[in-house]
Amino acid sequence: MVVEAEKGEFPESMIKRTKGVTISQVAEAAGVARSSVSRAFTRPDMLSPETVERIMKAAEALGYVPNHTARALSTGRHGNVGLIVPDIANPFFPPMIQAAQLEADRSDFCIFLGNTEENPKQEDKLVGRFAGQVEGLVLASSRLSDERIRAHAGKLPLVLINRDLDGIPRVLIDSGSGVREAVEHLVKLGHRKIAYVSGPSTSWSNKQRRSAMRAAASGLGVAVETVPAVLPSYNSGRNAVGAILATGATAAVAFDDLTAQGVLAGLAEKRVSVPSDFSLIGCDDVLGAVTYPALTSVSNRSMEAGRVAVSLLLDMLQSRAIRDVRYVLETHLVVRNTTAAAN
Amino acid sequence: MVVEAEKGEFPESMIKRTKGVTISQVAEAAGVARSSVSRAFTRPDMLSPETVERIMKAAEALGYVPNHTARALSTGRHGNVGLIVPDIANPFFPPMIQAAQLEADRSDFCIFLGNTEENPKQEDKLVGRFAGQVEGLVLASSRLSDERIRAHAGKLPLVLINRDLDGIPRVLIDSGSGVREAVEHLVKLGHRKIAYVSGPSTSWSNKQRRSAMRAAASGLGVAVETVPAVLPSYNSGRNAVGAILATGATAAVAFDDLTAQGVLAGLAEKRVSVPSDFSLIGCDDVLGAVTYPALTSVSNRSMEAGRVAVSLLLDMLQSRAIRDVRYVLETHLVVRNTTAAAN
DNA sequence: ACTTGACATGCAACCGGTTGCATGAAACTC
DNA sequence: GAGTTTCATGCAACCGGTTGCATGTCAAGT
Repeated sequence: MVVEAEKGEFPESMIKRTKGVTISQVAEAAGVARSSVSRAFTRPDMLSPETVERIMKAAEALGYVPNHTARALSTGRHGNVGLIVPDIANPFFPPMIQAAQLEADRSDFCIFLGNTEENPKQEDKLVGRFAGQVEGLVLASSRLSDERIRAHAGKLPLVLINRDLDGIPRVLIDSGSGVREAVEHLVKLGHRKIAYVSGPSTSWSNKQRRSAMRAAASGLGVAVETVPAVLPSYNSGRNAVGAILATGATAAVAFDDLTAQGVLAGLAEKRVSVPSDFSLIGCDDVLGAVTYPALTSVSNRSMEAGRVAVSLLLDMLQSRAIRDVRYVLETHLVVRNTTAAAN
Repeated sequence: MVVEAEKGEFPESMIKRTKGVTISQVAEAAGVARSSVSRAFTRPDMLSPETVERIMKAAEALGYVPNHTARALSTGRHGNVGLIVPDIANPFFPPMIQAAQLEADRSDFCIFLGNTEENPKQEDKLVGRFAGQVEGLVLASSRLSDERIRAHAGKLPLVLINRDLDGIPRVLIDSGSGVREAVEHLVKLGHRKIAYVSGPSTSWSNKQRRSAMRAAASGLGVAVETVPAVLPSYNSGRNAVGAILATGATAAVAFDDLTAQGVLAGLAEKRVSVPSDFSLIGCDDVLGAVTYPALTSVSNRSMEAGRVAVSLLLDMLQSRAIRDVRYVLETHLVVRNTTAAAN
């Protein structure tokens, strides 16, 4: 229920905000030209120390604060970068966002956050809306086509996370290494047929994980069956359980922890107990030990990815050059309690 | 490990972005004044339909896109709002952020996200940095003092979430109602002494929950002991377990689910089994059924809060007036498996 | 036919900074 | 002491839009 206490409109005067003190007022107060005030703030070394001090005192007294928008208009630099993620509610992203923000902050940049709801259309729209307000953009786990990404990269500095496009700076979390370890771990436990519960087909991570599965499995002489789950979510995982069991696999690796968690629930419903009857491994290790049994998973490096991506972007902005950087972060298997010997 | 493939600098020409087509170029192409181009985009009804069409065609041909910054400078409206949260990694917030974003999007507003790391200094700094780039701000679970909040509210339109300050529009998730139900539920199960594991002392929600606990308990004639946990996190909860048990309570209500999850882990370590030996209830219901045993919790309305807060803010921006709105969202107890009869 | 309006469009000032160039004074050279 | 360099500061144009007011045109009113 909702209680709304409406006490009526306030008089106009009450909402009058102190509308900005301008550079001109400071200039007049300090008895200098506007340009000197501007310089006092941006390149104080060009002015005599006494002048700078006088200006600063006047500015202080008037409560002057430089107008960001005006500055952006004349310099073309707004000190903002955008970060677009497919699903902020997916626990993979918040740490990344946090790290990105921290890194941006160190250089006095602000972050525009975009959430695409896993929808390429929405992503396109957001990029368009952000362009022109940000100096550069980080696209995390983009669901856009290569062409769209390249098109955008032509318009503003872009850094990708978990998307591997030549010529565009990118930070890749190589879950391949971790997935390989996962497969080896399962094989060592005696599993001969393993299911891979896949994620979004447009996801680079998904392609990567699936092919790492296949490669590792064929190297070890065991079989892999892919079961589609479309969206990385609890429900997708839960709905996939029927198909997983139908493959006859005794173990599964899921595209991510959320999916794995769903699978776990689905298995419990079907009275398949984990890990004694079935082994399960997640990816991204976002759930830590909170599932029951605690989920064996492939570690993620999402914080580091966020930090590095922003750092790369800021470098680009500073140097005004694109370096074809391909920054790879390796991952590892974290063994907990959802894997055991096959029976 | 990190692999960095540096392929060298690209030639300057390659990174030349198509620098904006301006209104002047469109004007020339269409054979009209700049002002007409401007009006074609902002108030087409002022122009003859043919002129509008001609301008639009020229704009299209040149790939003109209005410059957001310039527009913001002359109109004073930048179409951005800020949202500041204490901890984006706390699962309470992502759904709220998501909903806020969705609502902003409906009115073509962009969201600036700020993360304060639960640190009032950082929050102050962020507000300062955002002011001037956003038209208004939503402060969620602010850790600032009343004075600082009022000071900021004097400078730009502000909406609060989970903070109750007279005269400033606010959206409150009334966990009181849910906490009351929680206490009633525990008492009905025979518990006579209940611990409250508190959250941040500057948190409005914490004050509210604690006093709801006290009121409900004294109404029912049972005892409440408060155990401090300082930060709402897994570790805080885990570390609080000793103190909780020392109170002699047979049940506890934790400030939030994260804290509760930590308590759950701490209890397990001490071989206290839940719910047979001890009953536990969380708040915010962010973990759903993923803990083991599935956590009984007080529902949250964070999505709705995010949506409503932004909607309120946009209203303020449109009407240029402050209404003293106090929007209250009630909550309820969701019973799962961490509560049982006292023994 | 002459006034009156309504309407479409242009002109120019403005938003609040930044920056290349000009100027004038002080400091240096020989 | 005249000529040159250096340095601090001011002037004015510019960034790319928006908007109040003036102007000109054309149709309606009488």
